Amino acid sequence: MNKSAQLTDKQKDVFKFIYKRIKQSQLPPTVREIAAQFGFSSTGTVRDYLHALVEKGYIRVSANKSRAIEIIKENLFQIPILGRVQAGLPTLAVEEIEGYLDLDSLVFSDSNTFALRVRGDSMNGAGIFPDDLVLVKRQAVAQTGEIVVALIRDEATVKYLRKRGRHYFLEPANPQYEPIPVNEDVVLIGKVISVIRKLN
Amino acid sequence: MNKSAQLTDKQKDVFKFIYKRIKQSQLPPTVREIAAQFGFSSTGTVRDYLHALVEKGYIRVSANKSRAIEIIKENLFQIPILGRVQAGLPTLAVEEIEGYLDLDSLVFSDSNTFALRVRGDSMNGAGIFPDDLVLVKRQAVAQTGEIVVALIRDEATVKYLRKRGRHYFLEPANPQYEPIPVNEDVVLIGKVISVIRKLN
DNA sequence: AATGTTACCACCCATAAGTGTGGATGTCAA
DNA sequence: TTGACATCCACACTTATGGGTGGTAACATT
Repeated sequence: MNKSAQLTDKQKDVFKFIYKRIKQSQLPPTVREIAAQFGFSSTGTVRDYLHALVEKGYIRVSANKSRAIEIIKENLFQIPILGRVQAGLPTLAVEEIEGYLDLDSLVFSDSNTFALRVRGDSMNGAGIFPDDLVLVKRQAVAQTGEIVVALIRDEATVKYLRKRGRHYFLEPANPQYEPIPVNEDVVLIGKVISVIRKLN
Repeated sequence: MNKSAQLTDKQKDVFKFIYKRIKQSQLPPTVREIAAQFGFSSTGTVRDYLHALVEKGYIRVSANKSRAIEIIKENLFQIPILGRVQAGLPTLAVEEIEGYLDLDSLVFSDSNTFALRVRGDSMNGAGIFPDDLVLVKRQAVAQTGEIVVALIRDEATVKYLRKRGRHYFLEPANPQYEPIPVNEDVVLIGKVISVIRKLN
């Protein structure tokens, strides 16, 4: 297991294909499917590639099992988070990489997560704008201070959950709107775990 | 495809097993693995189950392909975007699904995309807060009105690119800060294509 | 000059795995 | 009581699939 082993461009292509297949279709490719993808006429070629990927610690394969390819290194397709950007682009200064944006945790979260398109500007103050997407984790309870999604008579709203005295309120982050008391008309759906805005 | 078809208890067990295997190990089981799991001595039994699950719309199988069992309904790479949320949770009303949040382009984006941790509150007005992550597509030119990342003497800032008269400015979205004229000290790095905020 | 790595090939083989045939038994509703 | 359906079986067949052997060629490193 060569730790510092880097992949060649072609090996990276093969790995990318396998990675994508596993993540997207949940069905790892067979050696022949890989061969077809890249135009290899021999399965032996693919075996060589798989062997290289195993050696370099990117995948694991089980002997004599069809499609038994596991991804070991996940980092490759994560997006580096830069804490600071320096001159000397376009190469990233590795030292500046603060971590990796793990989109897997967003994309491959369980089925209790969904995205909701935001309507209205009642949460402007929290940086949640109309047409933003909020990722919602479905749960029946939430803590005060969290941003939650609640149903008010079949209407979904995104608000802060706050407590005043003994009563709970759904509070907007825009002073133009009024807090809404939590009563039997209000059904908590879940809490907002992420905000995503796509521009352009 | 019988839509209202409900699963029997045993069929549910088989489905659960397949579901778990796909979710957990990323490797769908073979018919013989399913047989082994439930103690069936014939692969034909498994075929009957798979057939039932297909008929009832729970899975999809490809002919003559090993392990080619797909779970229907859930696209793991996409998160459903709900335009409206209705009562009757926890099942999602399919009719309300507005589309799918496609993070594929992010996960497999080329190396010219990176994430930048935002510092300071100069873009509060645009819903970009401190500690937010902005996804940046590296490019040397941008259009006015776009949110860009620029280097000002080795310091990275996120600002609007605006034009006033014949001059370009980097404009904050917070009136407490002053616009910065674009001159030779300013290097455009790229434009912001997405804003991501993780809560909790 | 020797060695190692990468990047391919053809060909073959054993077995893993999906599918087909033809049953058997039991349940439940028409 | 007929028929549809669910739940099993044995056994055979076909195809899919991983792996082996033994090459060739280019290229960089030692």
